[in-house]
Formats: sequence, structure tokens, C-alpha cells
Amino acid sequence: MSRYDAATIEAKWQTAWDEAGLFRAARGESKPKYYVLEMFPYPSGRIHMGHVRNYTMGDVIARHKLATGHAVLHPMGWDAFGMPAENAAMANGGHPKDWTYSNIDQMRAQMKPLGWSLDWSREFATCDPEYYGQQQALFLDMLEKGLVYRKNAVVNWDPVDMTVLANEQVENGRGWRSGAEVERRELTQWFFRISAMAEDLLESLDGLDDWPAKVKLMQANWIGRSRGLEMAFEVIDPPAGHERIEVYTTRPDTLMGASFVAISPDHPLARQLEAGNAEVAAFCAEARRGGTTEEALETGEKLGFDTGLTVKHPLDAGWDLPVWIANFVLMDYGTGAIFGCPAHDPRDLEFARKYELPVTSTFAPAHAEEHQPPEEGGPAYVPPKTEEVRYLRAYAGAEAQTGADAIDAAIAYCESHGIGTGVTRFRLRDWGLSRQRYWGCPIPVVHCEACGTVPEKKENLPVRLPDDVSFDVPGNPLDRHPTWRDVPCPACGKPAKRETDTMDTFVDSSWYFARFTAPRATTPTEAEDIDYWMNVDQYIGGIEHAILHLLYSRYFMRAMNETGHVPASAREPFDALFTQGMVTHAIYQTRRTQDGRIQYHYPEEVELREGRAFLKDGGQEIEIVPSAKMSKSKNNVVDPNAIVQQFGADAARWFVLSDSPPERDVEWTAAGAEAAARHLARVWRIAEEAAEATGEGSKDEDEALMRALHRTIRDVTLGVESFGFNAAIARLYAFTGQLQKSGAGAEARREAARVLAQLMAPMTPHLSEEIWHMLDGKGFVTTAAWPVAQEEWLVEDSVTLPIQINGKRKSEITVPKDMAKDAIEALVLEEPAVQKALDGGSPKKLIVVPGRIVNVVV
RNA sequence: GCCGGUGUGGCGGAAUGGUAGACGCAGCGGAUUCAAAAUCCGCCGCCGCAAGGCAUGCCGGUUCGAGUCCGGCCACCGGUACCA
Repeated sequence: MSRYDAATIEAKWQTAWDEAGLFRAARGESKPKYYVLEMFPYPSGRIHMGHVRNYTMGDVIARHKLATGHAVLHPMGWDAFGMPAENAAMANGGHPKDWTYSNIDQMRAQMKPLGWSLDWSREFATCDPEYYGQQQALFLDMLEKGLVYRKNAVVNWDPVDMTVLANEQVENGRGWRSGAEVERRELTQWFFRISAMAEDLLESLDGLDDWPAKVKLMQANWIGRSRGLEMAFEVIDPPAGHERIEVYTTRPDTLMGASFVAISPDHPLARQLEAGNAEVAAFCAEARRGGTTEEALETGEKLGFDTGLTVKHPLDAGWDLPVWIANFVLMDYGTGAIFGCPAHDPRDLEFARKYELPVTSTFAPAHAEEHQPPEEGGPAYVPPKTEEVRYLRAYAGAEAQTGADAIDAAIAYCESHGIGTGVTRFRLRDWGLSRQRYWGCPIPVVHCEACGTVPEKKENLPVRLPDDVSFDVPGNPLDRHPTWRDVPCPACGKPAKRETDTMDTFVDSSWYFARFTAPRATTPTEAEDIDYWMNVDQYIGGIEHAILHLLYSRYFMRAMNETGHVPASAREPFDALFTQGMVTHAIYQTRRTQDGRIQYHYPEEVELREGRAFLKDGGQEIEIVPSAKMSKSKNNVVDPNAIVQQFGADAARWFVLSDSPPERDVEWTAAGAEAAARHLARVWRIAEEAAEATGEGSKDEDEALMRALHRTIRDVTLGVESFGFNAAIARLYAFTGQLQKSGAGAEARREAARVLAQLMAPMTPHLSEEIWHMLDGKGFVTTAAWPVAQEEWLVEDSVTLPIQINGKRKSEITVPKDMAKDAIEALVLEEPAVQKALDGGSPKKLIVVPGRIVNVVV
């Protein structure tokens, strides 16, 4: 009897798979193809358990598809542009490029020992000029088709560092380095015209049958189709050029409750007033303070300034409304102006109360009930649009009607009276892709004084990032790089300037899955390959990407279809989507007595006894915070390679799949990993015993083992195909126990062990190969045909029915599977527990659900 | 704030509207051993001597029957358009 030596065996099989080229994807015209993809990683430098879980899930699918005769594409690459590389360069010197590529090397080296069935020959990083050059070609094609354009948009501006900040670099409204109050500042930037495809992106969600409903719902809400009224308020004594203020509202039925008009500090009218009035200018400067996020705008303090201007109410010539400048109105949204109806909008109500503007209800609950109107201090009354309400100030439609009907009536009225137009709008805004940063894909255009914005010639691609840059001062090094920035105009040849903004990294990740089909092609894609491999049959990644990454990718494939790079069938690139949870780990912490700050302890420093934690050094008891997202700063990151070294890759893989349903978070525990390793060693022993066994067993035992085996094949196959990995593993645990205790003969046990190895192979491929060979399996278990559950072993002839009395289980009977209902009823009534409950009487009701349950109501 | 999700023993979790707690961890008891490790067997939601009762975040509803469906709360997690 030998011990299972993971380190040696895992390395052996990884080499053998490599040499046989098992995972090199090849178009096999006679086979069905299967493209499985996990979201590619950002090369932070270390893999973490989240990666292990994500890639192991994909690997289970990929290996199962390999065993069911598919041509499998399972590639890997790097989402390699982005801010952390520049941050590292600023913090520690060095170059983002060196930092990134050395991280990639480290991570690849950490990933390989896990034995994932990846086709490494297709690997690329988005910061490879070969990749981003093709991305630039795509950009130029999109520019030509009118899918890209320039307009102004606001950014977070750090007035001390004189640089643009990302949202995550703004902490409580202040720049993370300078601590200065952030301002909103407008810049001219590039945009993808994604909003033009809003309708298609929304409607096509219906066809995504294998996407989680919650993701489709989130996307639908994000795209946000609304029907509303577009109208203008006429300005009384207007400044020149501002005779009308355009607004859009989804609640035209509340027009009779309007109390003010608010415009953005960046509205052209506000700009004009600002220029001639120091007080307005001061307010606008104040109003532009703070970050640009929706959250900051919604939760921040609402500030307003009365311009002194008034507008006419469109329904009542004698009614004037004041025009305010308000900090929560953004120029990027809609028209940059709104009308406020405080009675039916919490934000408007807050604003109205602060500045003592009138509050006028337009409707109230339809039926008498406790209702404190907002006029009398109650909250804004915002019932669902489907609810019927009573209109106090109706101008169209019935007095009592639903909000939705009232909106329709209001739009019809406004259209017939020339007040406004009913329009369908989308919340989705165009995708701003400009970033004022170095480490991204250069936007391949040149700005020429004579010719304007000129696309770079395709033969000059890639526009490479210059290497000679420094990060010792804030801002974009491309901006101050004379030889790179100053180039002749591609059109007229006169001196011109390159665009120094680079692309949002979401662009990089919006088509990498298409590039994997032909990663070395000298065009963005290759027709034969893209036609064969697309779509991604199964995409796997974090729920945090539910909206942006997935929506942008859907858009990008539409754009690439319209520019001739992918077939129409790839406009929806991901046939099936699965979103997995995070890997968490307990945090061990104490609070320092001196300053009250929290001190975090590494798991290695902690000893666990009876659910309590103590420091190994000194024995002091410390606090346990369970299930926190793994984070370097909290010292609760588990290093996968340490786990692999200690327990083996198979044990790590087995554990991350076993303990939690894949869509939920999984808590990493050392004990769990140990248990996984123990179980695998047990499987090994059982297989070895089976290999060495001799003699015959009883027919009953042989048959019992076969029944258990085929039920396991059925359940595990179902689990693997439906992301029920934890359930599949529970089933494998149970079957291992059955096999261990089985008195079946040598042949049956060998058969069972061989199939067990196959069923485990997607999760524990190395152990499975070893067992497979020990039991004289042919070739690799990895490519051996997946076992099929045979019907003859699955049939049951009797069934146990629980008996409930008034819904509580009291007893059970075992009956032939096809016993008639009335026969069961008769048997049930004879049961002692039932007799006792009836106490001589007869049941009020007797419910028999065949094959399921019996309920006696007394 | 808004959108989406989650909540079940000491812990991770299982359960097409049909026996709540499968499977695993921890714990407890036993076998084996000179001893230990490893392994194997058994017990293990809470209260109760028991009969029995109570239990799926909280409150209410639908149903013969609710962890599961509906309504209202609470807590936590993800997203919120420049983190990836």
C-alpha cells in the first residue's frame, strides 16, 4: 500500500498532458465545438483563491466537455492595462510595463501547478502592441462608421495635483493623495455611441435564456427605457439666446405640482449668468465641488441658487416658476435642466423645504387612508405607477386613475396643445472612453490645426506607447512627452499633436474573447476562426461585472459586426453566463489600546480552540470577523500556492468547489482544505484496494453497488452540467462511503473505482489519471468517454412515503412504486399513528401525492 | 439615495410547494496502537427525565402542507457609468 504523493503525481500528469497537447484548441469539423471562458484576470502579481475558484469552475466544464467529445476552446490571457501599474510606478518607481509583465510571469507560474486545462498557446495581454494595435484598427473602423464621436463631459479634477482622478481615487469628496476637495470639470472626450443601440441591447436580453435573470434585470434597469414628455419652459425677460429651457420628465402628470425649474451649473444659461455675476460664479464653483458619481450626487447635500429668473408655467399663463441653479443636476444627463415637483419626489422635496419653495400635491391615495400630505410635513408621495390614485390637480384624464394612465393622458394633452412631445428615452448614456492616463491603449488620432481631428493611417498602427516616461509628477506623461506627442498630420503633413488620452480598459475587455479565436491574426479577427468558435458557450465571472463589462461587450460585438469583424450571430457573444461568488476568509483582529486602531493578524499567527481565536505568541484572545472579502490590507489573504504545496492542487480544487454553491461566496478555511486532502487520500486507498482485490461477491452486493454507481453517474453528470458542483461532490462523498463499505466482488469494485475516477476527473484530474492507470484505463482519463448512467440500474420498485398529520410528519410507509391511491389510503388509515390521531373518528381530508407524501387532516 | 442579491445547527451548507438540517467541518464517545499519528465505527439543531414542544433574519398572509409563493420590515453584500 502506497501513499498518495500529490506533488510528484501532479507534476507528472501536467507534463504528460502538455506533451500530448490535450488542451490545444483545434477546429474539429466533425466534432461539436465548445468555447468556455472565465473572465480573464488583472495581473496584480499574485493569484488569489477567487481566481482558483473561478478557473476551477471553468475547468470542470471544459474537462467535462472534452470527455463528451467536444472540440474545446479554453484560453487564458491578461487584462493588463489600468491604474494599478501606474500607481505602482508612482509609489515605487519603475515602469508600468515592467511591473505588468513581471506580474504576468509570476501569476502564470502560480497558475500552472493547478492543472487547469488551458490552451496557453493562445495567451496574450491587452498591453501587447499586437493586441492594442488591432484595437486601434477597430477604433478607426468605428470612427469611420460614426460609432465614435467627441463631446464634453465632466471628470473629477484634483486642483492641487492638477490631475484627473478616477472615482475610486476620490475619498469623501477629496483627492486620495492631495486631500484637496475634488471639483467637477468639463473636458472634451471620446464617446462610443452605445445609447443609439439602447433599444436593441434591451430587447435582446429576452433571448438570453441561459443568463441569470438577475443580471438581465440589472441590465434592463440600467438601460432604463422610459416614456416621458419633452417640453420647454418659456423664460420671462430672458438673457439673449436663452428664451426657452428644455426639460424632460417621466411624470408629466405632476406638472400642476411644479414648483421650480433647476438647471445644472454647467448649463449654458448658468455659464452665461456666471460670466456676468460674481455671486453666481461663486455658487457655481461651490456647486461643482465633489465627485461625479451618481451616489455622490444622490446622497450629497443639495445646494441651490435662485437666479432671479422666472419661467411661465405652460398650463397657466399667470403662474411663474423660479429658475434655480442646483448642484444635483448634471449637464451629462438629459438636457441639464429639470422641473421640480416636491410633493412627488423626495429629492425635490428636500430641496423645496431647504429653500422654502412651495409644495403642491397633484394626487393623493385613491381610497381614504392615513395619508399625511407632503404639504403638511409628510414624506413625498410616490406610489407605484400601476396604483390608482385620486388626482387633486388633474389636467388630463380621469380624476381617479393609475399614474401610468395619467402620464399617457398628460402626454396626449400636451401634444395636442403644443406644449411638448411624448418621447421614449433611455437612462443609458454614451460610453466615455477617454482616460487622461498613460497605461492604456492610445487613441489613434491626431489633432491638426488645419485639418481638425485626423485618424491615424492603418499602416502606421500600432500607435505604440513610448517607453521613456516618468511618473514623478502627477498627470499624464503622454501629455508632456514632446517627441511622441508632436507628430506631422497624417493628412496634410504639417506639425500636429497626437491625442494623448488613452482608452478605458473596458474597451480592452470588450472583445478579448473574440481575439482568442485567432490571437495571432494580423487583423482583429479571422473569419474562419471567429465563425467556428464564436459564441462563447459558457462565460463565467463575478457578479460585479453584471452591468458594465457585459453590457459594453454586447455593444462592442454589435459594433464589430457592423464594421465587418464578427458575424451577426455573435452580436450576442455569450450564450450562457454564470456569475460566481467571492472567496472570503475570517479576519483576525485586535484593537490596539494606545490609539484604538485595528490591528490585523495573519491566520498563521492565530490558534483556534473551540471556535475562539488566540494569538500563538502570548495567548491573548482576539476577535474573529467571519466571511470577509479577502483583502491584502486585512491580512486575510490565503495564498493558493502555499495551499497547493501543502495539500496538492487537487485538494485545493476539490475544496473550492465542495463547500458552497458556486454562485455564493465561499469561506476559505484551513480545516476544509485539510479535509479535502484527507478525502482524496481515502479515495486513493479505496482505489488501490479495489485494484488489488480478488474474489467474487454476492449477487446482491454487486447489484447494490451498481445501482449506487449509476445513480451517482446520473447525479454527478447533472451537477457538473448545471453548476451544481457542491451537490455533485456531496454525491461523490456519499458514493465513496458506499464503495468503501461494499462487499461486492473484485470486478464490480474495480469498475466502480474506475468510474469514480472518471466522475472526479473534472475536479481532481491528477488523482483521477493516477487511479485510471492503476485500474488499467486506456489513454488519459481526461479524454476517456464520459460514463453514461444505465436506466436498468436506476429503476426503483418501492417507495417510502412520509405520513403527515396536519402537516407534521408522524410516520411513514413503504409501498410498491405503482400502488393505487385508494390502496395507499387504506394502508395509511391502518397506521397506528393515524389511528391514534383519529381517535375513532374519520379524517377531514386525506391527501395522497403519489410517490411523494401523504397528509391526513383531522 | 437608487438598482440587484443574500439571510437555515457551533461552522460551510442540502432540500421540483411535500420527511428541514443531505454532504462536509468542528465537537463528543469508542476501536486499533506500548504510545501517538493515520485509519475505522458511532453520536451530534434547541428546550425537555420523558411524552412532547420549538426551530430556516423579523412581522403578517396564501395553502391540506411554506426555507421555498405574496406583502411589509431589518441586517449584510455587489453595482452605481474613470477600480477591474
